[in-house]
Amino acid sequence: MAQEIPNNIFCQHDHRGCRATAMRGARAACRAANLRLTPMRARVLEILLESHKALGAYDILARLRAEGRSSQPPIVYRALDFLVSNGFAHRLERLNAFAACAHAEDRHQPMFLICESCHQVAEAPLDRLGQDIFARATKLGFQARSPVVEVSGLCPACQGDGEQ
Amino acid sequence: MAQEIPNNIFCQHDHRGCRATAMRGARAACRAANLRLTPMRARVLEILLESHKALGAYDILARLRAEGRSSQPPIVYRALDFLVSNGFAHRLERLNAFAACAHAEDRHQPMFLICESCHQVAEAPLDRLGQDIFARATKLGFQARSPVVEVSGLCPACQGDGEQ
DNA sequence: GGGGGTATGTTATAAAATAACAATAGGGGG
DNA sequence: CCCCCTATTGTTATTTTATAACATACCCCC
Repeated sequence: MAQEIPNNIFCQHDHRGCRATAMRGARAACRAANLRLTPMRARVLEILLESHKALGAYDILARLRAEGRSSQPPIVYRALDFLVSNGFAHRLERLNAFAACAHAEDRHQPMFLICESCHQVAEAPLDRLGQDIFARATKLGFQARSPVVEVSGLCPACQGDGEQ
Repeated sequence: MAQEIPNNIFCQHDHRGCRATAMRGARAACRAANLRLTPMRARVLEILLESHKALGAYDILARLRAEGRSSQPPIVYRALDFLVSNGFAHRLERLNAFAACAHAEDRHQPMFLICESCHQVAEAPLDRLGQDIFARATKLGFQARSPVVEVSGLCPACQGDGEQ
């Protein structure tokens, strides 16, 4: 069923398994690195994993509140800080929003494809492009640390729709 | 005096001339394209051109107010919208800030080098990297429209400073 | 079972952006 | 010249995103 486009969440896939794998991976990684995936942090990650859309911090906050946890912005931002700094989630700069990491298991530089129509976000490895960006920066005398690559456009499913 | 690193504003350069050229270019481009570079828009562009740092909308607002123009956020945002959509300025997504365009004369895809120490922002042409990003997106079935590439790091002058 | 570090809870506020509507300015056609 | 149309600027209020500062609770280790 899943199309043969690697690393692309736009295609049909077993999302339940996708979520479960990610959560298991995160738990394992935390155990290995002696990080504490507390209930709060785990819950925020689960919420991010529910879809491949990016969520604003206040969207997550609303979800937590709907679940009865009294919650305030700093709580969400702190959980997100944890998830982002340990590679379990990413911040999308163009959207001021966050998405679960699709490949937390390997250390990678991500590149994001953001569908302007359905708002899904796919993460692809930057690979050689990242090296090329570093090389270009170096040639300009700049010591690059962290590159952000975010591409807006239309995902496979939304192309041809009259831009709904 | 200016080093031989092309398209790089980090090196010493005649900034007065840099500014004047950019303003002249913008005026000419507006005349050619029948766009109105009104006093307000021109002033905002001048403010952006005063340095190669990115300015937040509210920094610009404060400048305008200091000059006696009564001004409110929408005025600044509208001027910035004009400048950005016509290629005279860019928005830096990572910084929620704006910088004058260094190469408004040619239509290009920009890449930004952001110094974490002195906060100067250099704009380099994305060139082939942009095409590579498009190609990668296409291979994943994604129809790319606008790529954002922003690299944080250290500019030539700030490397070796113990990170001040 | 007390102490120190980490995490969460709470209040308040800062920073960035936009909605909605009013007033005004410029520019072509009568 | 004047009127109308449109683009721009002005103003008020509000929304959205993010953080500062400090209190409380939790947990592991000794």
